Amino acid sequence: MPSPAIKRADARRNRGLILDAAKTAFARDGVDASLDEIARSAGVGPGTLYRHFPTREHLLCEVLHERQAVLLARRDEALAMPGAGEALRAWMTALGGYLGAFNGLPQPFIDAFEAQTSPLAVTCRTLITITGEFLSRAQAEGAARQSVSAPALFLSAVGAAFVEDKVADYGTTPELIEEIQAFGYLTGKAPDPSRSIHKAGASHD
Amino acid sequence: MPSPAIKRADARRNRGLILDAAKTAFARDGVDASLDEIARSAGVGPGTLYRHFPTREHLLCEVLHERQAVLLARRDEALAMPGAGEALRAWMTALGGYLGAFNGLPQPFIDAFEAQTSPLAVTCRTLITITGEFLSRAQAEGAARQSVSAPALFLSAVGAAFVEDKVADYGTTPELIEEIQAFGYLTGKAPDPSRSIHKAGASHD
DNA sequence: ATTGAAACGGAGAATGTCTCCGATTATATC
DNA sequence: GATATAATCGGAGACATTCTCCGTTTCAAT
Repeated sequence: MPSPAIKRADARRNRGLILDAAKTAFARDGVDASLDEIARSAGVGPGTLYRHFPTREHLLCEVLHERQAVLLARRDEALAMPGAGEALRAWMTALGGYLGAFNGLPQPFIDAFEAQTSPLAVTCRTLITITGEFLSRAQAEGAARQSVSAPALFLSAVGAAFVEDKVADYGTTPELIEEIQAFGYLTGKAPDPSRSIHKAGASHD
Repeated sequence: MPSPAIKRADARRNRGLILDAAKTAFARDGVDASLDEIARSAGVGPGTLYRHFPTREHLLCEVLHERQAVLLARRDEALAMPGAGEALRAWMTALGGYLGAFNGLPQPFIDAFEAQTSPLAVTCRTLITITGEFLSRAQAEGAARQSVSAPALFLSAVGAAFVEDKVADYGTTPELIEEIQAFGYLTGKAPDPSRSIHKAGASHD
């Protein structure tokens, strides 16, 4: 089922070999791994690689597919959680894990959105949609702040993923970065304009 | 005194021409602008550029110097603020502005820390130190959460800068990203590690 | 004006992306 | 099994970019 539309066996085999090599190379060298090198280690010519995957993004997108299955499983786990805030946080953690799959992944991911031609763009939009679902639920429960939007939250996750590769060098941890995202670095409450509109929850200290 | 140690007039002049060209190129094409193209538009050969600035980071670092003056001025403004939380937030905003000076700046910046050879590394460490000063003050006042660390906060700012170029494409704003950083996306309070930690918790059987 | 050293600049090596097209090979058909 | 044909392969090579080497030029001290 990896490539249903491909007729010839050699093409299907080569496609698989390329994907395997790419998976290894991206994991080792990050998303900027040399494509010709990937072709070489897959035992095919560069032309074969580029026929199967016209751009680096196409290849990357395919390689990410199995990671997406994991991510969606984690989404389902999160959906089963009782608290919407807890669920949102679990989803954000899962999203961070996905975006940190390969070194440098946030860059092509964020570029994808601008260029609609990229196969990553649809994935990108899907993730924003899912994020929005968790966010809406959490906002309805009062567990998430009203002024937060799904795109902004997604971008925050991308930004966190961008730096999470390097936390060790800086003597900190991914957990702390995520905690800052979730709760902020300040202790006070945000000036929340939509707060007074919806609810009468003016119960603060 | 842009180049005090340089003896010959032509060398000093060329250095200035290269810096001007680089400033323009980085502003227009981002930090990945072609160095040979910068040399060309400065009217010098590639060899001349690389003699003055052995790596892209060296060139970038020099170009950033005038931006640093602006940043330090903003730090002083922030220092004059009455509230330490307010000051910290102002500093984080200023930091975001600095890191967003050129498209793609966060990448070399974050790479600099790993590789101690980069001239950006010292800038990087300086910024972490300054961030730490604002943070400590805010924590002493109770305006910032205790578990936040200076490196983590700096990395958060870098992550935010990474995505701030793209906020428009995603239909959101830099302000919202910064607000999420400051106050979090959740409404609740963070688990505070200063209290006794309950561990070995078997959540499900 | 002479001269030694500093600086210049461009050819080119190394690396990486991506394309073109003649050679190869799988598969349907007989 | 042999043949035909169309899909697929693969690598030479065009192009871009980084960075170096070294013969030539230019400055400035005398």
